[in-house]
Amino acid sequence: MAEVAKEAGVSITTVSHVLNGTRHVNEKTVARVRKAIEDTGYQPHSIARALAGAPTQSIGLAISGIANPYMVDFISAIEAEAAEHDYTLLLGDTHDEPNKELQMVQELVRRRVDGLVLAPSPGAMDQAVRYLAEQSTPVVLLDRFLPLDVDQVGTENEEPAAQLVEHLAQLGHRRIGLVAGLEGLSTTEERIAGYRKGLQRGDIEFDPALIAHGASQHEPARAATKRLLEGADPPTALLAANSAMTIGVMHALRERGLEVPDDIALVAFDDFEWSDLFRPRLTVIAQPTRVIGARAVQLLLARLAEPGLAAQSVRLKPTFVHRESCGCGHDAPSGAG
Amino acid sequence: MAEVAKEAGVSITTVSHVLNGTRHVNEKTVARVRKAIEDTGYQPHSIARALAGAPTQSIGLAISGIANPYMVDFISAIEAEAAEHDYTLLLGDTHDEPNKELQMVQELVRRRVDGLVLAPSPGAMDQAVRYLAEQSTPVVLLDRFLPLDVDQVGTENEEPAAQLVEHLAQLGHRRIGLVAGLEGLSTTEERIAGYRKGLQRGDIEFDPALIAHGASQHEPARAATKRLLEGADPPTALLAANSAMTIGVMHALRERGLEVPDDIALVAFDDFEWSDLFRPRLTVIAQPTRVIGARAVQLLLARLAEPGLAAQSVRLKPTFVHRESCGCGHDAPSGAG
DNA sequence: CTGTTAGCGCTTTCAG
DNA sequence: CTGAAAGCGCTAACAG
Repeated sequence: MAEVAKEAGVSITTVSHVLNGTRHVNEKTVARVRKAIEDTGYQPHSIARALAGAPTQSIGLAISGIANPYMVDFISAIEAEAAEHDYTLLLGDTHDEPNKELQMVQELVRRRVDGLVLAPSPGAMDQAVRYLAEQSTPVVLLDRFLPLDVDQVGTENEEPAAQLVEHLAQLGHRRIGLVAGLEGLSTTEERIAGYRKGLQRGDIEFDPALIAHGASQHEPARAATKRLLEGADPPTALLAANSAMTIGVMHALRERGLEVPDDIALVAFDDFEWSDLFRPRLTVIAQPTRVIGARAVQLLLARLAEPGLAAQSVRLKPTFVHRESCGCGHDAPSGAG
Repeated sequence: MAEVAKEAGVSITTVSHVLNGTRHVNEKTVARVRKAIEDTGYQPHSIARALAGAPTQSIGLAISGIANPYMVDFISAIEAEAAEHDYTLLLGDTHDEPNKELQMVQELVRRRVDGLVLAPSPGAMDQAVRYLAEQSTPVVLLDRFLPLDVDQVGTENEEPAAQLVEHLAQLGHRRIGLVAGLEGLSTTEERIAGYRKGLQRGDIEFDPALIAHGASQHEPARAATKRLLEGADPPTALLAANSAMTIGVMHALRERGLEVPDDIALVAFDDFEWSDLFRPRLTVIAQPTRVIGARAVQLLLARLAEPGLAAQSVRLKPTFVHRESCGCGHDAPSGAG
């Protein structure tokens, strides 16, 4: 930068100002400086810039189960939206453990991200989120909601889950099992609530024995499903509460030699790119994941631009994608509700 | 840090040294400093540290198609291995475009990552990789290989692809189509070479009309497959050269009303987590993706620790996973080769 | 074994 | 419209 200044015959102050548009500079001077920047091949030093107090133009993304199919779309959408606005992404996996999450978030804050997008673990409220509040680091919550005055984006859970269950009930199922997610997650609780609501609408009594705890993950869901199937009076239909668990459920079903939908019906939360193509074709609730991800960074950037903004809680509507795993029997048009 | 120094009654130099273990410090002093660090709740300022010349403890990951199922495992494995060694990940999508990639890489270098893992696009050699060489920023290439003296990790492609085709030939297929990846990628070229080798072994003449160009992506693969199927004397068996394209191929097959393996056989490069569970059960070559990702950061860290190391080119062996989409007809044990 | 001090490359008052 | 200079919080000679 000193080099540029010398080359252009100005002070580094002026170079800084033309670089950042921080104050008015004479047109000709600007031109000279720009040329000098070209000629010297100057590259701004983001570290120094950050140390001197400028924003880092980076945002942190702390999320659990990076490899989970249902998180991947978020990451991708968030990266795209961030890149669009010239922000760089720092990525970390929280593994949905409050301590790891806190460490991750602290690390991100130490690295002076301008703000971060967080899929809060159960317990985040007392750890990571509290910490962020203390640091007054802007954050937007992704996927899971917290009863806080903080920006948050996710999907609706209760009513869609209810619809899934209601559909099953209408098909005559009375024993409908739920493979539920990690306890303490708003998504988990809301989907359970939706499950119960759907039961009610179908005039089915709630049986706690029909809820299996799949911890939002593949392997626990497999084990939980097996237990469910081994019970007395096992379910004739299943709702898997997210995509990772759907894989686990299918696994358990296969081990028991059960075919979908002939032997057991299956519906799920979260869609797969390939759901249309492979059998059984899953009837699911599809989240607008890319929109949610994009929206998260938009909220964050809005807050960075104007810190005083009122916190927003955004619920996006998912889509009921009716396919064949519910066992409808009729040729359900794909993509229809 | 000044606060810690005062609290402990030492200079900030000493604080720095106990923090980094950069030189010997009296045991008692160390204890006092540590206590002061506790008491003050001191958090190291990584930006300042970096500006003063210390490494940033961060690595950049520049990769294409973040949402692609076959890249996700890499990201996840790399994040895990990086976190394991207390490195933070900066993530960016190159979209397999040399210019975007160069920009991405420059950005990462400006942010002073200690090194980076790059899945080089076609053209990377003349842009991003050349740039990195000029900056002498350590890099390890992931997935795709380049004829350069640089660390690189990926899988074997030629022989496995040949095996897939050979298997098809043994089943009696004479018209075997290939949905090939993005041109200019080593993986693409090697898999094409393997395809031809497999043809030879099956004593089948190579017909260029049977190669469709799927650009390594879902949608182009779909279109390419459709063209392939519409040709005169269409293929009776298909090899999809990566997982994203497998989805595209399935899509095209579905549009034509073709069932796998009854109407057409299908084998593919890359496995899916759910391949065992959904029909058709895909016969594939499964890469050890997590190992590859972990290995990439290990190579990088080794080089950071000892810059003089000779560059390594590591080829990991994939697994032939024999399932049903090849149309074998016999009950192939899953996971067997 | 410990402290003093000169930067790292930038932003931003303050002064002109 | 422009410049001088004081940091930002740390690391690493250099000096003792």
